[in-house]
Amino acid sequence: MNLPALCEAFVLHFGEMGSRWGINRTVGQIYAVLFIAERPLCADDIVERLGLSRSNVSMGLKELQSWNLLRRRPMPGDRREFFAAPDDIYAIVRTLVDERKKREIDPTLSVLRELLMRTPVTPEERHAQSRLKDMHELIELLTGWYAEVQKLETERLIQLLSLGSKVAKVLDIKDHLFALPGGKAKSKAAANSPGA
Amino acid sequence: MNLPALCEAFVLHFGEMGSRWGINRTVGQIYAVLFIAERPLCADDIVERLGLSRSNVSMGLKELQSWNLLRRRPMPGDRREFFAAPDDIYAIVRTLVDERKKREIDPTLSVLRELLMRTPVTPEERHAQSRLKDMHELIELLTGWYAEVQKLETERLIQLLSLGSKVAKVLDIKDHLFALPGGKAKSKAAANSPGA
DNA sequence: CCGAATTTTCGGATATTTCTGAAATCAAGG
DNA sequence: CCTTGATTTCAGAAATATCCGAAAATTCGG
Repeated sequence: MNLPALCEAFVLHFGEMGSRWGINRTVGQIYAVLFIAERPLCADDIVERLGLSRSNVSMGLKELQSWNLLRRRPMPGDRREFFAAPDDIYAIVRTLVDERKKREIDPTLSVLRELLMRTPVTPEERHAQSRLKDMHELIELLTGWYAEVQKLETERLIQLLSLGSKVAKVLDIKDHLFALPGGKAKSKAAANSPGA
Repeated sequence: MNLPALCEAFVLHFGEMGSRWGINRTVGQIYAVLFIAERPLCADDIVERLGLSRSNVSMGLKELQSWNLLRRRPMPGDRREFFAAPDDIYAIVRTLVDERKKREIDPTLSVLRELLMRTPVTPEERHAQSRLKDMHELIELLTGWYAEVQKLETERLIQLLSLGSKVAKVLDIKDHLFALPGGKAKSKAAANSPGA
């Protein structure tokens, strides 16, 4: 691996991590190299740095492109294709989450919905369906939240994340400020939470 | 596969999904079966339902236990070990996230920290370090947020998730209510160094 | 302690994934 | 069009991961 020690260590770790996610080691390494590179790289640059076969790099780049994780950066006077990782790391994470959602969560949701439509025959199936319903509701809740949060600009998002659970406190304040008449009936949901 | 059609469809899909995460297909299927089962199951029950070898199931269960995803449910008068997935699906997700964090994020953080301590020699290394710093900060932000949110009870969490980005609106209100003098200067500083 | 029931370990068979080099395809300049 | 350089495809080799059955270890009731 033809890289300074610092870079090599990062690339190796990142490849290893990648292999624990659906991404394979090589693709992870390729992305790591692009992520820390000072300038856009072409396939040959990557071959040189990682010592992989040319075709393997080509496959890896194709895979990364299919995840929308690369920016094409044509270099004037050079016919080869150059790529770079987006500068904005938040953009990278957003893309990553979007793609995983599209590939894994969405198909799961549609399977769950389909299974929930079926009429259970045995008690066993009835019980299975009720579990599936729980799962479906949870996923809907999470994806709904994510869709909302995805809309925020990065600045706002950081602000929100920094707050952490303190947001819950803000909610308390809001609850008090806008306490509604008939609050008792309304606060049925809150009945279980001692925080009320 | 010795299961009602509904269950089989779910188990197959779940196994497939599992294989896209670090979990292997079989382990995914085993968990799916346990997740929708009406009662705790022993290894033989699983062998019967999935048609796997006894030893493979044993491995799978061991793996799932190492993820803290199973509850042991001893059956009086039966020497075999019975397992069930937790009833509370929120608990399952929390455990899953915790474990992935422990296995993937935490080691990454410590690698990043180590690399950021080193003194860069070349400009190339200097640039790599600045990228690594960005990544480190982002991960810290996310894990910090998660640690906070993890503390909330499920009720509260649901409430918060349901709000989605509307929370940002609540923040606006808060900002207006407690508008600080010199707010402009302050918000600039906050953007660069959240820890200040 | 012994022995039956159960679980785990482990070597190697099987299946899957990854990787390569050669050949095919593509694209731009002459 | 043809040449040259770049990229992609593809079939099989190499490397990994998964899975099984047999044997070893463990556990618990006598």
